Amino acid sequence: MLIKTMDSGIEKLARTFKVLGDYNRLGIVMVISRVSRTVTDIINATGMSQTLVSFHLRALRRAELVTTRREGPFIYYSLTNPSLMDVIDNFSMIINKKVSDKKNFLETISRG
Amino acid sequence: MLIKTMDSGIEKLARTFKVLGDYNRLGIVMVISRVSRTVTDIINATGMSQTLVSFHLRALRRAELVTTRREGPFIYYSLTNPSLMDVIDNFSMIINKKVSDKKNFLETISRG
DNA sequence: CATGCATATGAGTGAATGCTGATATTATAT
DNA sequence: ATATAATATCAGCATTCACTCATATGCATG
Repeated sequence: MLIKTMDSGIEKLARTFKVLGDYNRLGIVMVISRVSRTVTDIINATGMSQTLVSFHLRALRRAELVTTRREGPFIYYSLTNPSLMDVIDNFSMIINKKVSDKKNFLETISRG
Repeated sequence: MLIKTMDSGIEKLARTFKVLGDYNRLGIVMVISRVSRTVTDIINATGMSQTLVSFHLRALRRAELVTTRREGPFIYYSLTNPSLMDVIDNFSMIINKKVSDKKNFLETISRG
């Protein structure tokens, strides 16, 4: 086991990855990435049950990845740091690199 | 079809986050990020047991985040896509508001 | 061959996680 | 005060996960 006494920030990074490492939570993050949305919005956008959405929102709140703003009976969720979506996009580009990408294609044919 | 493609990309992205969402595995990724290393190297660098390192390496292999090269009795592990470390660094900068956690980590474990 | 080193695998276990159904809370309107 | 809509929380369950111990495999050398 690694030394955990020192908070090197890696723990927090790992916790963040763990929170994002769920299909439903990642979907919620994407839904609220551009504009803040109410819980009902998220329910409709994802098709998840109200309880399940609330369950995952709590996890995202605890990880401080999202923040809330109350407006009457509605609670709007948004990314705590909007830049988060940028780095997630970067990640997606690296992980899901498509074979049909021009760059990839050129690399492939240049290898014979 | 476009939506389905995007969805499968999210699944893979979520799986990748999940694999990286473990402190020990993230540590291993950082250890091999610059140069390929043998299992023994990783054991010494992290202080984890041989079995635990092998256990996590299997998870990283299954996620295709790392690849192996055999050299006699040694097996060298390296990142399948070296760019992965760049995006992890980006992530770290956004999540923790400081730079070069990897540097701190490597310094920390080398003092062990 | 046998021995030793490097690494992987399998079974088992306790803990964490994702999910659900029921219930509670909060806000608005009648 | 009652009703209703929006959202959160709790308790329980099934599954996954991280971990360890023991054992197996592969590779080199005597």
